[in-house]
Amino acid sequence: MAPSINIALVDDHKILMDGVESLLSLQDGLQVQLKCESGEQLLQQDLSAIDVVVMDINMEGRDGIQILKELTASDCTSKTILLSTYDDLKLVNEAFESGARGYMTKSNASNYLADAIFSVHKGDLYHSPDIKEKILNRFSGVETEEDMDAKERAILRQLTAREIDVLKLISMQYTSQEIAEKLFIAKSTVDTHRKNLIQKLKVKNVVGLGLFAERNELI
Amino acid sequence: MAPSINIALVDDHKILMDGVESLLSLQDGLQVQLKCESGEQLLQQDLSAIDVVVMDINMEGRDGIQILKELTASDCTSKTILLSTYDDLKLVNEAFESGARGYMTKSNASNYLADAIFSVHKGDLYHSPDIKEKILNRFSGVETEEDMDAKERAILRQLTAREIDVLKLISMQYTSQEIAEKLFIAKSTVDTHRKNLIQKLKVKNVVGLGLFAERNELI
DNA sequence: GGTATTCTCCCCATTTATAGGGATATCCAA
DNA sequence: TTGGATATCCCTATAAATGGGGAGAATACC
Repeated sequence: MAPSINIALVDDHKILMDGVESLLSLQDGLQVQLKCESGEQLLQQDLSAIDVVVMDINMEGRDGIQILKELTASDCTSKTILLSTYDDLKLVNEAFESGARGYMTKSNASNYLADAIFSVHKGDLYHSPDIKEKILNRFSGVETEEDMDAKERAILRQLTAREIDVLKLISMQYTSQEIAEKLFIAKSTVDTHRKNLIQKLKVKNVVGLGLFAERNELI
Repeated sequence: MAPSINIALVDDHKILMDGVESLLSLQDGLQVQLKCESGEQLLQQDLSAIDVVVMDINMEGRDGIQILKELTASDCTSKTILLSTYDDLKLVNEAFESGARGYMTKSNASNYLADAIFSVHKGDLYHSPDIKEKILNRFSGVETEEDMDAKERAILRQLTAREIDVLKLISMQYTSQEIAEKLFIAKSTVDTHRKNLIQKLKVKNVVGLGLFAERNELI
């Protein structure tokens, strides 16, 4: 009989960690050896006997990805599966670039975590089913949110300093007249900037300008 | 020997629900009778045999507080404990006003959920330890960002369904005329809703409405 | 039955925003 | 020095939004 796979769990929500432990205990060949309520705690442990680390991404303090990077930088040989609430491909990408061997959404974890652990222990990379589906869909012509963000950042760089001034103030819910007074220019100038902004950012109206500013952290 | 306390679990993250079930099964006198992956599902069930409902607040679709309100409005006699990631006192307050008998943070749930269930079943109100501590410290702090967000969420719940419809469409950069056509109502009605939204959300104009919708993930 | 809420629609008046067009001055780089 | 980009300002005209007010119908609650 093959020896058990030794597992470490890392999550700042103890309830979830205990739940995962209960689930894994039902599975032959899996053995939870270590539970940590923070990434810092994990880094202080001797992981030489740990085969697979299952870690939540979203944690207080340093998050799972930061911890994983440090783990990867060290000589640790454990394989890491990251758990996340989000099926965000950008996050998935970042996870694997940071050295993850598996990425699992919480909504899939209950049914597939054991599979994932066996997979990464064999040396495979593992994506949970909903992530796999999302990756497949990305090539079916639908523009994803992440691409949008990149596009938005590109457009943002094309704006002039003055346009960004006006954009910020519009997004702070000021009228053209008020913005004119704040910037010591004519209302007509503000109108022109707004007009050009709407064109450049390909939005329909000031609401779109506000959303753009919010998403790009201008306000 | 006293009969078991019958429990219903409600959470859209199955993994967490399974974890809670595993934990509770270790405890004598507790019996998980029902598991629902949404509040809507819970409302469709016959709860006459259920003593205690343990429900996550943060769920897709209608959240735990909305569901609880409907439950309270019905003739259901089950006691409800709300589970939340946040130790937000405003949220706690809202939970109890909505008819909750217990409020439990996820970070405390692992150690105290069974206690909480026994407490509320006896007829007591239950606050998890970290909440109790925060209530004691409530006079020592400034307003945090989380409180702000909670404020917005509270306002959001005060909006009517129709107002949210209009808010979404405004935030998607449609004009009143376009919204009227989409909703098969008069432009003047849309104007009225917009007017009320600006007042309720305490913003200056449509830009503010868009920002609110974006921050609260309505779009 | 009375009260309150919500949704619906309308009136009015005023302010703002949108969408074209064009114009001038500056500054920088090809 | 010529052209391009930027910032400034103006004109006309229409569409949309804002801020008051009121009011009827349906619904639910007490």
